Amino acid sequence: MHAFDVLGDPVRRRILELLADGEKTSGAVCAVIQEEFKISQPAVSQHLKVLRDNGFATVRPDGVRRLYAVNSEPLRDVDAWLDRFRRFWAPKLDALGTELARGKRERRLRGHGHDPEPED
Amino acid sequence: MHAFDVLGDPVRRRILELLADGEKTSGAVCAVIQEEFKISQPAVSQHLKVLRDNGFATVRPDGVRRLYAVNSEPLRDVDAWLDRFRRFWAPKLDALGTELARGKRERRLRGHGHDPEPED
DNA sequence: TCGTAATATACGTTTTGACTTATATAAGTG
DNA sequence: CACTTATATAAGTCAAAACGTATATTACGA
Repeated sequence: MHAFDVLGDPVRRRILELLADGEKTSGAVCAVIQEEFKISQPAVSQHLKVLRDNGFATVRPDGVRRLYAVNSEPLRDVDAWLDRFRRFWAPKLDALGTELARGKRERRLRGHGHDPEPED
Repeated sequence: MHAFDVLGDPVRRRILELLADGEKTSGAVCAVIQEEFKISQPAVSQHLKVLRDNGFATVRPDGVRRLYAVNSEPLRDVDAWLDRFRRFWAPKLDALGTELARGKRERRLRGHGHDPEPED
């Protein structure tokens, strides 16, 4: 499943927003999502599974609770895919700022062990 | 339709990649997509319509041809949504580079006429 | 004006995936 | 151990959306 397919769902995007503030139990996420989207607990659990299975979230057991946290790697892939379009909205960002930010990111991606190619 | 829903489809992502290299006729896009995805001309045309209707592409008639080009605004929304996660993979980008790139972008967005808030 | 090429639309079919209800699993708690 | 709480899985239903075939539209060239 491609990163963008995962992010195609508003519930999953919202869950990621919640997790961006720090790790949360399944129950805590559930409470917010059920309130906002009026869907069942299993529905939320299924979305959490999709996020897990696709590397957007990690889980850590704490007794009977499950603590979910953001894993940013797939989001980084999305960010990388956007690179080819960035010139459309940041065409004259001067060389200093661009190269500083861009160069660093790319260097880190290459250095890191897991092949980062998002899709061809 | 949310930007991410549009990008959820691999054919549409591929079309945008093609348009990123410069405007192309429907036919030129079609040729590549049909080759790569083995779908019909109407299928491609329908994807182009989705891109049009959701502001990802603009069309310009040239005789009987239609020239498609990227319109980057929705992609910028996606980029903005990613902002809240960027700290996960660029936590210690030093102040100089970050503020240069970030500050400029935000200043430009604010300065531009159209309110930039992407979603709640 | 007739034919053809380029593109779009209509419409019915199929597939995908999000949802619900029911149930399973596992970890406290009395 | 029995009961409850937190979370996950199973299985079936339903709707959205992607696709194909057929057809419409529009511009051009003979």
